[in-house]
Amino acid sequence: MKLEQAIKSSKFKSEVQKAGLNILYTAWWLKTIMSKELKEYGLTHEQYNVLRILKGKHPDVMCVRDIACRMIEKSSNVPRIIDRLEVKKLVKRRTSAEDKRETVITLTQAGINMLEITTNKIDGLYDNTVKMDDDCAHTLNSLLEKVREKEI
Amino acid sequence: MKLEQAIKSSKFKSEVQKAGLNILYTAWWLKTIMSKELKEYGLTHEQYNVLRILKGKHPDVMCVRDIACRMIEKSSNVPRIIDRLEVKKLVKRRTSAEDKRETVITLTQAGINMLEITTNKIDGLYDNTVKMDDDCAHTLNSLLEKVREKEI
DNA sequence: ATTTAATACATGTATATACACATAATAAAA
DNA sequence: TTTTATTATGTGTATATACATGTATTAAAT
Repeated sequence: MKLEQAIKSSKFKSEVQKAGLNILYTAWWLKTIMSKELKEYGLTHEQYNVLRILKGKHPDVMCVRDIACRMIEKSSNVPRIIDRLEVKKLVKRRTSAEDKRETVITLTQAGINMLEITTNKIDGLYDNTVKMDDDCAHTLNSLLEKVREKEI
Repeated sequence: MKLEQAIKSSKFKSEVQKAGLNILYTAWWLKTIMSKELKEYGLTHEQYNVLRILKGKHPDVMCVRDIACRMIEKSSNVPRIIDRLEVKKLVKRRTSAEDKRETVITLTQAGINMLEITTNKIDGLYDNTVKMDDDCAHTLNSLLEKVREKEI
């Protein structure tokens, strides 16, 4: 669906402001279809993100800060996302021996299994629904970096 | 900042999956800088979105459903966003005479004033921080629509 | 006309975002 | 070494997202 239909608006102050709305809408769209895939496994999009991050270092542990700085949304409250993953027994949490301020986290076997199943689901989603050739995707990546060029 | 630095990850399953993460990260980045501009006026990003939508029909009233279908994030809980705008006296709310199920909403003068100031702020943000030439923005818009091509 | 279905909105719950602040542990400074 | 500053995490609050359910009103069906 075109952006104009999606938000029922056709006049934009500029092509750049339209691009801003288009990025926000596409991100919402993407989160929605991903969450739908994850829902049957009782995972939220953010919990999945944390599991993915943990897998990157597995079987090593990661502290909360290391997870946080890898999150897509930097303002995520990682301790609380970990709380929910711990209840589901997908991760283990313990205080670090080297630095008692740190909490270190690892995937459990259940977490690894869950991640394998859900990752396949998400990969399938990209293959079927977010289909796009590599050239287009590459150009899109360059343009998104251009949007963020003037960093704060 | 490049995506790789932002999320401290350099290997992606495909250029398309990288684009997915890039869209999500750029949307978060955009929301963050916009929220910063709005904060000194006590407005959230979503409250601003509702005010903008109301302005589109002003001085006519709009019902909750009409606002909801114009929201960028379709799952927004519009009645509650209106609650907060009403407390700040930026909008007025009353039951429709034609259909008593409907609640109709309009901007107050304070709402109009607030919108003028904050819109200038956001326009300034686009001029200074999200600078991008129209050709690039146009290509970006086309590519984002391509991402969403296979609608659900 | 009465019943049934659909619609519009409000409300409730779980999770997340955004941000401030508290607490404990470590590092740095005097 | 004692004090001070910094760091890591946890906790609290307001708002938002995502979704389910309740209630009043209107429309449709019998």
